Amino acid sequence: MQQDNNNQLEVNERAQHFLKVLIERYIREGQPVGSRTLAKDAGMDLSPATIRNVMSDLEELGLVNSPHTSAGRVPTSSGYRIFVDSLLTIKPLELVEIGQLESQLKTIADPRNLVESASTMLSSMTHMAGVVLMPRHSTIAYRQIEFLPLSGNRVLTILITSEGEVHNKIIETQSGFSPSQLEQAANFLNSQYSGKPLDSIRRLLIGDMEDTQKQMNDLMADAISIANKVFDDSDSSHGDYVLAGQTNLMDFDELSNIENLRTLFDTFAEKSQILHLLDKAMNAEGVQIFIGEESGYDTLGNCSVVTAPYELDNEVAGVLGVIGPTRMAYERVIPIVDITAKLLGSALKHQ
Amino acid sequence: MQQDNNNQLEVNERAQHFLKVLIERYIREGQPVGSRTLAKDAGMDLSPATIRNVMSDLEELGLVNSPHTSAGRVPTSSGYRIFVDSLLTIKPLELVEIGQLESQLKTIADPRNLVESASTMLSSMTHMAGVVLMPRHSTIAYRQIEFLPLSGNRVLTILITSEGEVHNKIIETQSGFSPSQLEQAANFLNSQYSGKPLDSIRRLLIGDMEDTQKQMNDLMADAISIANKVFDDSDSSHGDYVLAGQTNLMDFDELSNIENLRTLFDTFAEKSQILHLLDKAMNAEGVQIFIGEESGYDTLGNCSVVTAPYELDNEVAGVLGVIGPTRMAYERVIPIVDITAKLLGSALKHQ
DNA sequence: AATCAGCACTCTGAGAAGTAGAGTGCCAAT
DNA sequence: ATTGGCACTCTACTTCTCAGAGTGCTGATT
Repeated sequence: MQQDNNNQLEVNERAQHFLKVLIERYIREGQPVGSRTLAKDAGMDLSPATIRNVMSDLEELGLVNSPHTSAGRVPTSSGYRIFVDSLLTIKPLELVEIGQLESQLKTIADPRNLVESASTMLSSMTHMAGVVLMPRHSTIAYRQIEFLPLSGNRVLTILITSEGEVHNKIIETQSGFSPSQLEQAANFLNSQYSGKPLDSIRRLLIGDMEDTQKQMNDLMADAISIANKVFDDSDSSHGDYVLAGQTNLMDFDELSNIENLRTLFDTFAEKSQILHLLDKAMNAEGVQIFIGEESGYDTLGNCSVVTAPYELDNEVAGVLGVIGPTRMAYERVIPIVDITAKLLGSALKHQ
Repeated sequence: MQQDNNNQLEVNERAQHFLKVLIERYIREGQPVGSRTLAKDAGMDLSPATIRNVMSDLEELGLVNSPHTSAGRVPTSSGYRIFVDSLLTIKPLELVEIGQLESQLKTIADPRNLVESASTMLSSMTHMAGVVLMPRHSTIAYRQIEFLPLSGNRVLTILITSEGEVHNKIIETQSGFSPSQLEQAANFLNSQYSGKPLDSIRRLLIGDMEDTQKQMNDLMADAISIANKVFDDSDSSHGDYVLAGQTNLMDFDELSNIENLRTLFDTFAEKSQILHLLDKAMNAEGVQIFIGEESGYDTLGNCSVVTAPYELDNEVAGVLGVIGPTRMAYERVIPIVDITAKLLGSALKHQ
């Protein structure tokens, strides 16, 4: 009845159990698992021959794979998928451990440092690479701007957000401004926009630009034109992430051929792809797992990425996770990522 | 007469010539150089047997080395040393190339971006890793400080230097301050210290602390105690560097065993050792070359580091360089490092 | 005294061949 | 449905051989 059913879900319970045991074993040992071994591990008192039949079925379903005729079986991406989705037994972290992590983060005031610590924590606990997207949430607001004249027509602009983040940028203005002009412009902008959500500023500026043109107030026009430059891509600082422990990845045999490694590290340095991936993960609820090519980036060939969004004021502010070989101890990594996300969220909050 | 002279300098001219040709060949091909090959390359119409005698001498002096009995010779660190010190013929860069580089840097206003571009330039031109120490010079002065209250007793401090660099830091004060108190404190500090060299501020603060204690002015005392926290290790932002193209190093066979690579990359991530090395290089005049273990860090095992300090207002502001395998094309790398240092200096200046 | 041809010697690296071990797939028996 | 048995396959390791490259030394030549 089930023998030539295409539906992937048609994996009977016993086969699932074998798949589970096989993957657990493979994750532990890193070697293809043969029928004899599996027969013992599964603890169901079946002969290797029987196991072989089941394995054959699993292979047909694309859940396991044989590197060559006379090797054991190795899970495929789909196999891992089913494993993490429905077979995995997660073992929660010890309370003591959580306490330790929490107290580590508690002492840190600066958001940047917090993020870096979280990343390091992830990498050192999992022995893989940790990654944390810089926090950003929609309640973030414009607080204050400062202009300082530099030589020529260059102006140093400093933008401070309601969260106490500081962004600075040097812009080139069309004409020179005196210090007092700049101060007035800043005052105008501060009175006008302070408290407004940051992501709406650009829109407001464009609207106000038209209005002021009618009123022909030079000062305001200048102020807005400068502000425009500031907000031009001031968001570029958002969308950054902190990576830690990438060298840990060199220790895994399955990644440790130079070519793989090079493209992998280049991907990290490039940032855009990782950012994209993290962005996807940000909108998901809770822990998410990308296995191998599932991520959509072949440079992450035999890597998995385990992520979890972290919240701040009951709103998703960012996402963090670890990157490691597909063959990782998910049952341990998942709770680590999960708890770190929660701890980072609350550590960021209590400021 | 010269046969058992211990003095390393006692390498006769012909032997030096052979050493030069050997190293040039080895740098090009990456293979141990044998006597036959060298006989042809040297262009002196000598038989391999003669060459062998000379090689034997060079080996005794520790300038070349044989991987095994029947391989050719390979230069040692000392060999490279002599090579770069006195045998190297540097070929200057094309004027066109320099122009291109210059125009690339000219367009960039922000010092941080400039440094990053310089680093990328170095790495992409040499196909090795580029590194640039963030600029800092003694003429840098305190310009302005701002305090912004955050929740609790936490205060966001923003320090602006005369060069338009912005440093921000969150500090925790002993007691809460009102915004107006903070503003007054900032005003006091700005009136007091603006224009003073940054590296003298700490000393001034300590001196003033005693004075104010006598006068018992609360405001000033508060201001100074806050400022003390700001300057506590605000310098930590100094002493950072920007690294680019580290993955380039994966392409060199001589480095491409995973273990080497891992320790090397860890060294980069650690930063302290590289900083130390760059610090040494900063005080040197012009291009400096560290070959292999000479650097004093065995993690840089078979790497060389070529550095040059760059100036700003006729004063050394930082140092930049490239890191690559000992077997690198020095005659090309040296002028690249040299010219990049000069270009970066002038690009930083005209702000 | 410097140079060189000749020769014996050494070491590497690549290929060939053989072998033990692990594991499979299939078939016939239970 | 499960299983023991068996032929078959593939890998990984070892051993062996051999050509090639290069050296060091010696004794002859200039």
